[in-house]
Amino acid sequence: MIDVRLLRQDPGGTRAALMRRGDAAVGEAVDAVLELDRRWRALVSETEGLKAERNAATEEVARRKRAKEPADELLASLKVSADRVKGLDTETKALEAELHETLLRIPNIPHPDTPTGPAEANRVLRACGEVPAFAFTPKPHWELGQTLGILDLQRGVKLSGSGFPVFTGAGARLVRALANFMLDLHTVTHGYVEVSPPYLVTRATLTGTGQLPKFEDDLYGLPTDDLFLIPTAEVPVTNLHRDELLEAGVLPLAYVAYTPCFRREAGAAGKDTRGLLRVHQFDKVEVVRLCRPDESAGEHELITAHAEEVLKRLELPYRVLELASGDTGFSAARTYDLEVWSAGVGAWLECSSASTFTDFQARRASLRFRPAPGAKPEFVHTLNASGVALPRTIAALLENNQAADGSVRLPKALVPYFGADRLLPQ
RNA sequence: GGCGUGGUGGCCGAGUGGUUUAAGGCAGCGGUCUUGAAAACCGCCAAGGGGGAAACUCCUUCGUGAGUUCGAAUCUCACCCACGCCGCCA
Repeated sequence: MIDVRLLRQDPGGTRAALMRRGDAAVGEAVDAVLELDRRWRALVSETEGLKAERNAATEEVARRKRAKEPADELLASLKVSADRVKGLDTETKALEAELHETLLRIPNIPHPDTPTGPAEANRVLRACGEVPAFAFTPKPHWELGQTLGILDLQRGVKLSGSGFPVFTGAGARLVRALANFMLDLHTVTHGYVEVSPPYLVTRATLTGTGQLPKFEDDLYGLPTDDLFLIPTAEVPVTNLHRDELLEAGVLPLAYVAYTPCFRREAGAAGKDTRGLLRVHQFDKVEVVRLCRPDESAGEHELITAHAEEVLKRLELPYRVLELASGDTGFSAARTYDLEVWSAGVGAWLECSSASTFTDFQARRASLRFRPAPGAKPEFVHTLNASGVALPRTIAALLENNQAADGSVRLPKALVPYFGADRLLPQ
């Protein structure tokens, strides 16, 4: 949630910054907020003046009662003003609710350094690793997965529909090996605290990180209990300290969680969704950091480096993109995407997104800290990065490391976790 | 699912209609004392919001929402959550 006061102080500049996202509806929402805020403040002033009068008169009644003096004529006039206060209060609350609801649908302000424009304006910051060359035509992972006997897409369809892959045998073991490898890297080497959170969360939790109220259609929901399956561990983990006031000394907080993620991904199937490219359920290791506002720029580089380290150790060629204003997610101010090269599909696949949310999520979730003993509480800054998502990483591992005989070499870092250095056709 | 108990500031905890402008304690901050520290003692110390250049001032908040009342932490109703016991269960 953006700060209403910022909108008040600099409506033109804030509006212009938000318009860089290229969404005309945002401008309308901003205008609506400005108008609602103006009306709300006028109403609050009026109501509060009346309340101050009422409270003073109420105190006078109490004084007279104690002194056993008559207060009947005062009580009669109070009855009238009490009704007016009640009416104004109802009006104020309705306006406040509308203002809040509108504000919740306004995205974060893009960082000034993000390129302006749609996804085409994304900027490649750097590339790392060698794109492999093949003496034969490399196969896509859905073919390799089948010949290796580790990926069963058809039976997944039988169980749950398309987009629910089944990993079997060495495939299931590979999933487990990758998860353990990443968790060990982030906990032991990078110093994150491991969290195993709930996979079902409330509306309040999803509102805290920004998925609700605007993106309910992207989520799997359980209407009976009004709970939702998490689309990412970011949601439960960022909300761990919701409605808390943290001591400055505990920051930065660093958490890592391995969870399944559930996304409806409404839209037609096609070549972008084949195999493991876009699925409704997938596993992901996620790193989350909460820090002081003055640390967040450095923390963003750090969390990105932590995600990159996973790909380096897996010996996967990747590149880092800075997302343009129009491609940056609703809650994020600035995002770096990590894209891994996948030789079989011949494309860069997004396998991590490292974002800083400034105080946008902290404001929604009331994540605060006290900068110094006795000082006013401030909002923390939140950040997260996938470290990393499994399916596309598996696709890249299979496709980049395939041999002509259909076998697949595994990177050294994974061998102790997997227990072998090759996957062999069945 | 049934019955019961409870939800109060950063934390603990008192408080059954009007000096509660929420007692007291812990933590924190400042001071006295001390070579320094500790202890002891004294003082300060909730959050959110409106108005104001500022000093300041006003409003709201005791799980959430509605109600009774001139006035609600306190009374009424609904809901949520936690804990305990019973039932069911990996």
